Amino acid sequence: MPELSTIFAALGDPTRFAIVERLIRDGEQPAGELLDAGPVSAPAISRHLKVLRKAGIVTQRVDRQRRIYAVRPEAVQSIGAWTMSHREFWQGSLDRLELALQQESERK
Amino acid sequence: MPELSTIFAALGDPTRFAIVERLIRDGEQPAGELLDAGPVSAPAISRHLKVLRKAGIVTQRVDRQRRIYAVRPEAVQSIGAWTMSHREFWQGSLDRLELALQQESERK
DNA sequence: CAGTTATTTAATGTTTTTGTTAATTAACGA
DNA sequence: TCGTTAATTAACAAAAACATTAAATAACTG
Repeated sequence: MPELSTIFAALGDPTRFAIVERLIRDGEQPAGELLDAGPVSAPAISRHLKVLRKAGIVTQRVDRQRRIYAVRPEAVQSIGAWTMSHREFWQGSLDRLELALQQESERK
Repeated sequence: MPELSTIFAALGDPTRFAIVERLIRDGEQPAGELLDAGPVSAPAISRHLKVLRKAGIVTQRVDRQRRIYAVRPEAVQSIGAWTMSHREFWQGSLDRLELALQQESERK
């Protein structure tokens, strides 16, 4: 599995992020169906898919003339694992913020 | 709060990712202390911090001559929220994988 | 086989990103 | 005030990212 920063870099492009969201929401799809994921040409989509594949975010499956792409659950899970590994950091801070806001409202 | 793909793009650079991990692990730090987060010069670090600030990932606080940086918990949390919003997708798939592996081992 | 469909690769140009050194800004301390 | 410390901005160069059109590849279909 590639480095996390490689995964983040791949998702950092708006078109690629849109592709990934569509594949998660609607399930696997051929490259051609992903053309409306951004205002770009077919070759552009093709290369975005290549970046996503290199980052380990999507898989490619061949079906007749079509290449069908799907998101690898492990990729999304690895992002989740990272945020969870820092859970105490952000959760703790947000809890304190929530508490502060609550106390403030009680003073009114 | 900036777009998620902006946050991902910011974390997509290895040096910036290292900076963020250090700030989460060790807490807020002045720019100068972050020099060993990557094999780069002080101006380079300064500009990486600017990118992180624009993406809403870090805050800057002034203390005497120093600029002290810290990670915004909300930024990490927003990534966590995204992965959680797709939890059924990756968790379901991984559960099925786990089950399949388990059944396979039982057949042996 | 010829034509169509689906997708990728090639060639090319533009824009963005990233890094460096040098200069600037600003605050501290003897 | 002068020199030091801390960090940023300026100027510039190199590399990477991203887009397009044209060409290539490959499999289906009449």
